[in-house]
Amino acid sequence: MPTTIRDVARASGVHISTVSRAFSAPHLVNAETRTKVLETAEKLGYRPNRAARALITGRTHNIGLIVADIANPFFPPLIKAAEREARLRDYHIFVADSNEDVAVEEELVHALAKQVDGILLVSPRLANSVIEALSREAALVVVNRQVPGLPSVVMDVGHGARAAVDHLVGLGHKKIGFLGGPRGSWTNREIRKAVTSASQVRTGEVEIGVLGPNAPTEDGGIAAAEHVQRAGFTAVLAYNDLMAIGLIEGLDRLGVRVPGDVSVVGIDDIALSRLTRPRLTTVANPTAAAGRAAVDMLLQHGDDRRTTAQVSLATDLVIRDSTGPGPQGDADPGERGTPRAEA
Amino acid sequence: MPTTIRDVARASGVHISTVSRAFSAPHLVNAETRTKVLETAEKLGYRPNRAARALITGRTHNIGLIVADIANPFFPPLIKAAEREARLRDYHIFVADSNEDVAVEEELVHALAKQVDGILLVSPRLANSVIEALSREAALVVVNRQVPGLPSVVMDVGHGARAAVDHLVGLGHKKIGFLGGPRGSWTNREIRKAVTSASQVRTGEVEIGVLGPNAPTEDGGIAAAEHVQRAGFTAVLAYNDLMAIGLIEGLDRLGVRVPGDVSVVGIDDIALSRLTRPRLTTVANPTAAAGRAAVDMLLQHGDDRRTTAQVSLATDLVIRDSTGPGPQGDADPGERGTPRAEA
DNA sequence: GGAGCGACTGCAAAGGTTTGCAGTGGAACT
DNA sequence: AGTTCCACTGCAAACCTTTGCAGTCGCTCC
Repeated sequence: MPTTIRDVARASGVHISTVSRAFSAPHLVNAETRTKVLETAEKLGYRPNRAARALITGRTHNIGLIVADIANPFFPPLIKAAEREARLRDYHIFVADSNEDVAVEEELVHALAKQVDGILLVSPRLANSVIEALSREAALVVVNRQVPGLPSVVMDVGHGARAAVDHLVGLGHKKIGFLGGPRGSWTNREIRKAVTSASQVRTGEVEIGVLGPNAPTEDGGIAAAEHVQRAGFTAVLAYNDLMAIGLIEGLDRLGVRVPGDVSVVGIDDIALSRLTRPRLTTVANPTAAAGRAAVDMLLQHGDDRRTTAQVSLATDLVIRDSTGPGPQGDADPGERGTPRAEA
Repeated sequence: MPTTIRDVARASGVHISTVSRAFSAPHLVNAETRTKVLETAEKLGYRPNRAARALITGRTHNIGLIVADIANPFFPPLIKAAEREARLRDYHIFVADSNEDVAVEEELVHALAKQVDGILLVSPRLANSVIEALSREAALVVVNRQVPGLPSVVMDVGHGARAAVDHLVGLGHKKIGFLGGPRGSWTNREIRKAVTSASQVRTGEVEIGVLGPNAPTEDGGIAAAEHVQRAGFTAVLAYNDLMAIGLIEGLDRLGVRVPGDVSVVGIDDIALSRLTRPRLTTVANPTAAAGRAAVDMLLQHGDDRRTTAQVSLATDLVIRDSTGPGPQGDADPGERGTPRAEA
């Protein structure tokens, strides 16, 4: 029923191989013949059958994209950017949701491997060794994590976290908490490393305490409010914006005001963080750029196989209303870091 | 390089057709033979090649899902639910983003048609006639819209909108505005119809004014604040939560307080609406259920072809903090409708 | 004891496309 | 004029599965 290459061939009086070449190897066919073929193809509404093409070429022109939770506001901008970038190159994207489950994550790679040219593993929680093993089954690009020997795209959260600490120290805070994320998160480790090794900490200028692990959700933030209060932090950097927002809510319930009593900084800059009250000071992650970059890497290293480049994208501190002067209340907020201003 | 059915056949000493049947028609092969085949298949890590299977059976076991904007918080829960439902039945989902562009929307259907068993068109903006034409190219299920002759899943926003009006009238509001969404939106028409034909309007008890069309975004809401103020509404129902949140922001900038001066009701109940201040009173749309139902319809009507059922899912008013007493200030908030309470 | 049946398995075609190879015709070169 | 080359096109195999048909074998039934 659907038009095939054969129909086009018959209708334009050439052999099917000529039709095939008119599409996939234009320089091998006479210009005149080619336009005629393309015209009839157009007229008949012919679209090449990708399954057949994949069968013989081994390339599906599909990409798999595996995330832990589509509904987590961190991911959609990344998915959107990746999809767009892929489609510009005539690729389509399978989106799969592991539902935060490591076993599902692994199974998804198996399931997708045969029908894609490569897979984008976003924020995977699997062990390095497992990921490495999986990479023999399908070309992988890891996003938001680094795995030895595999191409990856990460955002330099360490830098952003240090900028956040600079900002807080500049505001006069001396007792800062890091509200940690889930166990096994690469990002979480990076932030913690960056924060606990910040120069101000080493000089004893400020003290940093780590709380966690916590669920990387609003509820996780709410639940942590009590611990934050008890620990006596005057400023907190949260693993992500959702937790930061939850924390603000939780503190509010305890009668602690943000930024009056405690300053809160998030990470990610999800769309939401501009809409809450107070608007959230946060480390902006270039998720869209990461999505594009990941697709780029996957498709280019399809050719020269085994590119293991590790791309790191810059992050940026966005100062809004959830951070304010520390206990002394007289510090100059602009003295450190190179924060981005925002209207 | 990858293991094929042939490798399994050789390794287990049977013909390839037996291996094939061991997977796709178990009752046709001896139980003993079958387990042996499955075992060797497992050992060799064999996964059937979907492209080859699709080529001969004509079924790809893939589904296309086209939305206007993945990053719009309305969609991810729907996508997530659809993906899950699909995978439970061994289907995979192509997600595509039309970027609010009608032409892209149409092109995506063409592009996907050949490599999927059906397409979920979510909130399409295309003309009925075009959609109908497209349905000859691929099995379609329309979500969030009704198209004559096509299966669809909608949420009964009309009911929710009326409940919202009831709620507002119960609070003593007499001059209510509807902040309309984008031109061409089916949902928008439904809400407007429901609202302007509400019984209280017909009896002259309240007056309803329509503003719009507006961009269905936060900015659209912000921009509309001035018009709302000028029109003198004491309560506003917005096309969606994003606009409602924007409107609250815009009103705030004008010194108008919500819910003190003006009450605002959203539609959708996106995750965000629980996190803003004030928390948003809104019509909860069962987007996850809609995603599941749409996949259901698509896959079941794959068999008995041409089911054109139109499913309508119930909506629900969720009362939070963005609505309060009207000008008189003495009305009983609970007197009308059957709103859902929330902690 | 021969026919018939049932359970199982093998054979081979088919599905739409790509691609190495061979063939054609004409132009350029010797 | 004969050779070589080039641009183009046709031929047919191959990719991996599924599936209708036919074959084998051991039973049951009359």
